[in-house]
Amino acid sequence: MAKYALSKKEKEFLKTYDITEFDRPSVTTDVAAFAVMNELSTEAPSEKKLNYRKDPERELQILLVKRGSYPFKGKWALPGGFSKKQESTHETALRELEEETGVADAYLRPFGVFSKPERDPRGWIISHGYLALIDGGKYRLHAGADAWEAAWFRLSVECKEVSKKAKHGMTVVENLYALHFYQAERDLEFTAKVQETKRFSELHGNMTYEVVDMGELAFDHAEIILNAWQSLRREAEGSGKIIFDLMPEKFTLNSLQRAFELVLGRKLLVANFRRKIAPLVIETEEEITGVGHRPAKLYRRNPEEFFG
Amino acid sequence: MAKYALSKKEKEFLKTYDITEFDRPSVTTDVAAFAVMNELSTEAPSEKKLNYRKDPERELQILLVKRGSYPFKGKWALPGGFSKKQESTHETALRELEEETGVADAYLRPFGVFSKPERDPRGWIISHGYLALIDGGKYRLHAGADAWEAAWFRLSVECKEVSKKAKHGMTVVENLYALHFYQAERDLEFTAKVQETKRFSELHGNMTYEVVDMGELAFDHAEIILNAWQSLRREAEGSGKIIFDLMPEKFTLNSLQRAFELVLGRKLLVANFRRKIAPLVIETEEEITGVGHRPAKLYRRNPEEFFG
DNA sequence: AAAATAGTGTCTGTCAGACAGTATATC
DNA sequence: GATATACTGTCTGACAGACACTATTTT
Repeated sequence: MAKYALSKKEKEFLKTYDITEFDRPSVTTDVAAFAVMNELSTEAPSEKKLNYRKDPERELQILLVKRGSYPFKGKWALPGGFSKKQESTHETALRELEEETGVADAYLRPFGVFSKPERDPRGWIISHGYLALIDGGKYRLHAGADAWEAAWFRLSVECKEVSKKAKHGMTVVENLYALHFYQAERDLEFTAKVQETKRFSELHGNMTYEVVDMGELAFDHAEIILNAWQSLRREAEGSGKIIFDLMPEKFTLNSLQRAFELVLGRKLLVANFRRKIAPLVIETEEEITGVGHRPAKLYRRNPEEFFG
Repeated sequence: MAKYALSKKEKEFLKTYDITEFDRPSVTTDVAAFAVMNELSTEAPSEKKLNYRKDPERELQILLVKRGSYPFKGKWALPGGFSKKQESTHETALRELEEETGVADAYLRPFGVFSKPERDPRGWIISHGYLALIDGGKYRLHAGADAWEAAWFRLSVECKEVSKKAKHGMTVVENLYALHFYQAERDLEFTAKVQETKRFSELHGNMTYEVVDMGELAFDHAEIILNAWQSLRREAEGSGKIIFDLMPEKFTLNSLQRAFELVLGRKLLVANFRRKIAPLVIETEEEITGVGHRPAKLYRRNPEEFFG
């Protein structure tokens, strides 16, 4: 902060100031860590041989932690925890993510604050949502202590409009989002549902969310995950720079395109995609090897364009 | 939240759970309320007559409150205050804004969390920044109680790059933002300075802010205001829908364009602007009157396009 | 040769920027 | 008529979507 010398009066004031006389919430950080990873094939290994040419399918995954204590013991939650004195919420997010995954240099960005009074049965707890984008090839999950387990879940999201009403110049649109989670090793699958309500008049609009079905998730984490996912997609629709953080240092344009397609939820045309991201990447001399087809050149980010 | 019935065990757990045994911060909300208003002319009234044809100039203004108590007594701060139990941070922002200005239906959106440990001399206080866009013709400042005064300040922002270094594949760019504040009735003028540091390597980038000169502002509010302003501008560069919240229900396209220009900090070409925003507005039958030139049609928002 | 991915050239329609020009109020 | 704003038509170049086409590797 700035060079601000406190005056005598201010120092006196602060001596007698007792911050604990006001109501205070607890403050947590929840990290929605996304990665794009090879599909954990459910096919028999024999079939693999048939498809030796085919590149593996990818899927969008999110990191969840099984709660080892009450409340919601046994349910799955976003990694996160209470903020400590002397750390910013950003630092809390970094610390929590590193504790769970060992990933220390992920791209982290805040996407929302969750402060509904009744969101946590333990009391008044405000959560700060952070988005983390992780290179799927690099992550390692820490060996689980007994108290908790962490696992990557495939996430796919469906949205359908359930109603649209207009009266007195006020329009209300309700969308129902179904979040499908699938964890391959445990063959664990569940769905959570969140309703999004958009209200708008001639002058103003707002959106609210309500968890309709928690699935196997704890707290209001279905709502938080949906917000994280929407935030990720919005960013990807824009410049798309955020997607690069899901990639390793060097990557093929095809793998980058697939990451885009997974997040955007639609196919892109090869030529157009390459034109669009061309200024953001630099070709290297290297190529991938050992694939059953023409090898692709490896590219890396173009830092100038990225941050200029 | 969802229909989640707590189990017996969970109820038992919660009975013995004491949330106060952990460190907790205080939580505040700070509202950066912007409006576009007619310039409070410093010219003599006689000059006005000469320019009877000219439309009044507009300026971008921000609402500040003079602190009536320590710390930073007498300094200017964003309206805001502590969150209460049983309200979300959004509700806190709404409440605080209404208390200061009487504006109850402003467009409010969160733009950041400020949680550096040393940001408030009173202790560990986390602030949630909310952007409020206010129709400049409608606001009323509540008559100031003795304890505080609220006033609109013209805000203009300058940015200059002060350094750019690259070494070990790490580039550091430093920008210095000067925030100029001017309050017409009091003829009060000051400047605050905030340094933005962008660091980026091949793989990741991040930005940090530091208040270099507080001017007459309290706390880290120079940093918060800069973030609010950047957030507003980013939104305006995008769809631009946010700008409509600075306008009354009916407006001329020219006044809308001026609001855009003020926020974007550059002139726009009339024909192009009209084409761009055409789908967002609906022409009404009304025209403005009493101007020294051809009257303009009044337009209103097109709700379908806005929120569809 | 077959399979699969890698990568390019070009047409088309849309849209933003630039600018010239016309229209209509008040004084 | 002078002044100031209101509003429109059209050229241009950039770019996104669509699609056809060529290239290169492994088995």
